[in-house]
Amino acid sequence: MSLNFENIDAPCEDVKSCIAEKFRRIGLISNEHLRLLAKFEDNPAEIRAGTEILSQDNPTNEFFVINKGWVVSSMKNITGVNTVIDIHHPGDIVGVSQLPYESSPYSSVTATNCVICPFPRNSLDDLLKISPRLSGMFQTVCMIEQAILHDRIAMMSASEAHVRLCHFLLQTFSRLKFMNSDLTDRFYCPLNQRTIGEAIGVTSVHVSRTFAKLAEMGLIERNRNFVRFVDWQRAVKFTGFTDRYENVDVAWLPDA
Amino acid sequence: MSLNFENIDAPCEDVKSCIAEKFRRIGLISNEHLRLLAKFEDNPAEIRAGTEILSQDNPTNEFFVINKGWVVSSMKNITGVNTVIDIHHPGDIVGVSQLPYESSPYSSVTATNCVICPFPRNSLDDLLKISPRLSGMFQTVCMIEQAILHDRIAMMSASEAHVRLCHFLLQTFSRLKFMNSDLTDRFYCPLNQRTIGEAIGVTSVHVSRTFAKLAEMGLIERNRNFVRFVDWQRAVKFTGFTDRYENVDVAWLPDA
DNA sequence: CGTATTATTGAGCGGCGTCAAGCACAGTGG
DNA sequence: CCACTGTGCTTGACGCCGCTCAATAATACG
Repeated sequence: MSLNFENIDAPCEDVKSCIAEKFRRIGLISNEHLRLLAKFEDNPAEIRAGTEILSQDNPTNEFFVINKGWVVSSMKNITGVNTVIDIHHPGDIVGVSQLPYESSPYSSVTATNCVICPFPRNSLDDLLKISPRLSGMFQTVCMIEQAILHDRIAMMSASEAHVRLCHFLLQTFSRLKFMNSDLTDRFYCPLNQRTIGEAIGVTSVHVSRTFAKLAEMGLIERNRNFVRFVDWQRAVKFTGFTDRYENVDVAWLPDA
Repeated sequence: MSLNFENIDAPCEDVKSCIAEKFRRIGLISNEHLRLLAKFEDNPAEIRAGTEILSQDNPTNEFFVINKGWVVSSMKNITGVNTVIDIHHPGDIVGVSQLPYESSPYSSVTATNCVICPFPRNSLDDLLKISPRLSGMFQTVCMIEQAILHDRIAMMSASEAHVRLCHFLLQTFSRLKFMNSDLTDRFYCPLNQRTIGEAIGVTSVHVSRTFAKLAEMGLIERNRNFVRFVDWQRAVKFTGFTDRYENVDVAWLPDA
């Protein structure tokens, strides 16, 4: 199989602030607020793939906005099994759900070389103080995240491996596409099959078999770390996927 | 086996507002803010068990504070399988994660006779406008929810049925206990085994076997719908359970 | 080019689903 | 007081999806 994939892992274009860009794509936001959001990315740092930026059960006072690259958050359970909780892309904030806890419930590791922007806990209460609207938008972003978690739970509990994998790929792609409209039907997935397995709840061995099955079924094509959706609509119907970044309603937000 | 269980399904004591009580238990909050929160419960309504108060894929502009009883939220997937997304108790808000969407991603059904207090979407932006601190506390509650979802995903993907069930029981109990300090080691569980199965991702048949196994292992005792933890500490270690309502840190919140 | 990591493929097995029958209990009506 | 009915729980038989163990191939990297 010789597909012609160019590298389309384009990060958030060289805009100054990815988080501002993300908020802008979610709903109406003033230029002033965009400038305030951009401050979260005042201290960019280049980080190697495989670096742990948050450590499970260890205290932190730092959060991170991702500017470039992929970050994987996972929890190790009592039997030593790792589970991927979330995958973060440019514009995402890593560590938000750790906000009410002194120690992080999970670890976050860079899956690729990244540019990340650490900021202190206090900055978040600044955000709350700026305006009710911005505060509500922050809330909205968290609720979108939560809807995605709900979908994942529904998948985990009630589907076979090939449905889960396909859903995971759709999910991942649509998150990338939200920030990068250039994407059409294919993307670069830097995650290895062990990590994908930890995300969908199967072993790496079975991920391999399952990828083969999806290809056989004519839903995807693979080449190295590239994945292409052969028939997006069919895949969506097959898995019951809903894009939680679409049809976001921010009309309820306060005006200022 | 003849255990002597009295009915200890005490709801939020006849305090006017369960949600105010919940926030009070999470962190320092002024009396003025408590009064404002209490307004969410201005319109209590008695509802029969089995009533659908939110319907998947249907638009709503109403949210609900639970004053008494249990509410179960679940999603039906493409193959018709139902999955329990969340279980709500007195003081919880049903529908928060539906906030950014016109149509609800899930259905919510009363599992017992309930007292619930509907309120309109607008009330939530009022909450954001009252004060950054209150807004942050609301955020905190959502993040606790999120941490619990993370735990559930970790359980679903990487544990056998008996570990999942035990974890689910610990989880449920600790949520009840948070609002009802009288609870010691047992609680009334109004959910049938089909619903429990939908929550932990196994069939009702297997829930039955798994309950039997946990009893055999000496971790729990059962009598009708009552569950008693024989050895809480052992159960906690066995499942790696963390109580996300404990050690909540609200020090980062703005002062007002 | 040598070594480490990752992906593929096969064989065997076990946990859990499915199907189905039997039991316990509550509510209803005679 | 007892048949009738419905709902939920229990238990057995059997099969399949996905795990484990293990060997080999492919790829990345120094």
